Amino acid sequence: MIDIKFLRENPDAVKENIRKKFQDEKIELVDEVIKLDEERRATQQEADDLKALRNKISKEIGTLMQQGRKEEAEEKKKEVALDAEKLAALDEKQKELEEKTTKIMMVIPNIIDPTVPIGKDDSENVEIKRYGDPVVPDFEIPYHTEIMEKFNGIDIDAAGKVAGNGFYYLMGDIARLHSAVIAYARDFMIDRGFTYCVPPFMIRSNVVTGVMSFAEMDAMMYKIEGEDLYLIGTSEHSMIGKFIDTITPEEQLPLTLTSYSPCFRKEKGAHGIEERGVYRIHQFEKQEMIVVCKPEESKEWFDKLWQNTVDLFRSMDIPVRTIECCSGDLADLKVKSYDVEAWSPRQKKYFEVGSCSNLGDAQARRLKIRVKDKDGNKYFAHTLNNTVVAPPRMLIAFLENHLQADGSVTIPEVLRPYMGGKSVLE
RNA sequence: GCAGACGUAUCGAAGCGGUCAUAACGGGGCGCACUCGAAAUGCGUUUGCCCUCCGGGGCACGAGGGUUCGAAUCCCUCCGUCUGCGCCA
Repeated sequence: MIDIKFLRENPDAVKENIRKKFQDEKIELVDEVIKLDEERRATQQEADDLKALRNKISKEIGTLMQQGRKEEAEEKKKEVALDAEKLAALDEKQKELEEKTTKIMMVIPNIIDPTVPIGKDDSENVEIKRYGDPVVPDFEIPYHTEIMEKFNGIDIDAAGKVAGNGFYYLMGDIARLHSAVIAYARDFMIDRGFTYCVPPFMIRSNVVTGVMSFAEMDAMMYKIEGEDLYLIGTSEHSMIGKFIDTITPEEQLPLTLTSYSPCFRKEKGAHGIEERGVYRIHQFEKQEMIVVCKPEESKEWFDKLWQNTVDLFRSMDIPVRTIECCSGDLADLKVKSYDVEAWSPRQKKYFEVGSCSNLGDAQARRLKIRVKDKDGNKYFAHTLNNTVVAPPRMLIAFLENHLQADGSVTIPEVLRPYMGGKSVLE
């Protein structure tokens, strides 16, 4: 959500930004919202004037009543009554105009960073850099569920009976590996100065509507029957919700948090659950990081954030690359975004394991996350978020990259303390 | 989950239909004075949002509604906190 003042003063820049994102159908919204906003302000002025008058007369009535001049007070009451209907209509109109304006402002995309490559859709995303050699071994890499089954590490059939499609039982060493990755990722981020946090796994609807659109909510969120509660789709939701409607003293910034949570997603719509195994499921666990910082520091933090994920994967000897989302593929709230992709020697391509986003002040404006400087000036913070690791998906990369010709799986040094000292699964 | 009490500035708290919202009173913070310095003392200062013809105006007493000429104050719904009981890892 961009600043309406900015839009008022720079309509052409906003339109140009919309063009860069190939959303030309939204261009007319800019002029529309300017008009609505003008009307809104005029309406408020008129309503405020009437209220000022009413307040004045009410005070006079109070004085008259105290002096016992009842008849004069009754006369005054009639005066107020005259404008009551007009005032109610103005208030109603103002509310409507406000709602319309906000609705449009929600769909006008955030101003993208000048460095974002221009492109229509994900096919025009740009590879930034590769880390590690994408090795293709001279033996065949089976599908990840097959590797897991060799270790009696997964039972999808039973999960299907118990919970349906899109769930799994992880068992034994594979389950332990899953937990080890989470624990290791947690400590990895703590070592880098982030504050560990376990947030609520359910959130109220007002938080949900703050962090996503209705369409996104419908496609992702599970609702708890009979309660105003939703299962979180990512801990970013409850983590950023922590700061809704807050004013943080500037000296406390940056807020750097790393959170653990299970994530629940309906995965309704476009893709469904077509990917087999643990690639796309209704429930997974994730270690996440979020940062709330000063506007001038968000670019720097963006680079630090995705680098953390790259470093984490590299420390487990998994080749990765970074991909930059082009303008057309960038979600409307984002200024800039990189995906981190891990190498799949089976598919001989990279696949997404994490996503790092700089939201500028758009999310903060929407959620009223503000900062107060030493002189008492208030401004909107910048917010960023990034996946540290989501173990089910990372297990795919892990198993494929560490599978040996003899069917064993090596465990990188850094994970061994979390795996009871084991260096290999066999 | 049941019952009761409560929700007002940075904190504690008064106000219970108009004279009470830049909010009494007290504490804290900050500034100044006194002091070699500190403590103590004294003086001052300390909410946010919106509109503006920059004169000013409006809104907010947990949130949202209602009654009223007028609501922190009365009524309703919701949220939260505390206490007791119940239940539970």
